[in-house]
Amino acid sequence: MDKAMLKKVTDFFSNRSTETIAEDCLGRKLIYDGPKGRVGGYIVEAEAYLGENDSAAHAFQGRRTPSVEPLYGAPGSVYIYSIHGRYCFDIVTQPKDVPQGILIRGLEPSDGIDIMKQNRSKGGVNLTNGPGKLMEAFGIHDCDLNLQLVNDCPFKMDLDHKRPFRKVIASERIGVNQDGKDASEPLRFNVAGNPYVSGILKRDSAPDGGWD
DNA sequence: ATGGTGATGACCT
DNA sequence: GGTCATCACCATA
Repeated sequence: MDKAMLKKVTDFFSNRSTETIAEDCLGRKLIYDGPKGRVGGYIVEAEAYLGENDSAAHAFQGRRTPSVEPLYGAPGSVYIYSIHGRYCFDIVTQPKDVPQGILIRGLEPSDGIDIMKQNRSKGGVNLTNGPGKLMEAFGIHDCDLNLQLVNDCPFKMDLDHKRPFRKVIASERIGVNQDGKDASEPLRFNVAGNPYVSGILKRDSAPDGGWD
């Protein structure tokens, strides 16, 4: 990766709050260049995890085990972890050794839709409307890309363009420990009315997906 | 032992 | 067809 791109990635994933970064990812294209070809889509849902002081974060109270180690890496690093036998995709935010990040939870497919259908043996919104689903659609079943930098590995994110949409909704994060002090913080962001937002009800999704 | 979940089948409209 | 409850998934600790 050339110097200019490294600066662009570093600037995008640090220099501002993780909440702001999570919200700024909405409407941007995320690509994965896998063995079967290029797959990807527009990010419609993302959550912020705020590190040592966030009771819902993997790095809460400075937890630092081998599996969480990628969170302590450079801004823009890939952090893949498994939960309930599924894989989830995070991008590290903030400077090295500040273990914050964002979880990508929903994508509207745009590239390699046939490949994703094949990987998922499903179609429609079920292709990518959840963190584990979108990783399966990408065909990823391991953590091999951990610690690599976005835009310098098979994961690419378009930092120059953003698809315009009408409205952001902020709400509680999904599935986090309800006993924690931060369980109810509004750190989940999604494109209002987009059908690929996880758990959205049909009656709440807009025909145009909430795009302008 | 325990999760930042997903598929399925029952029930409702 | 849509919504909800239930259960199984498997890596990590």
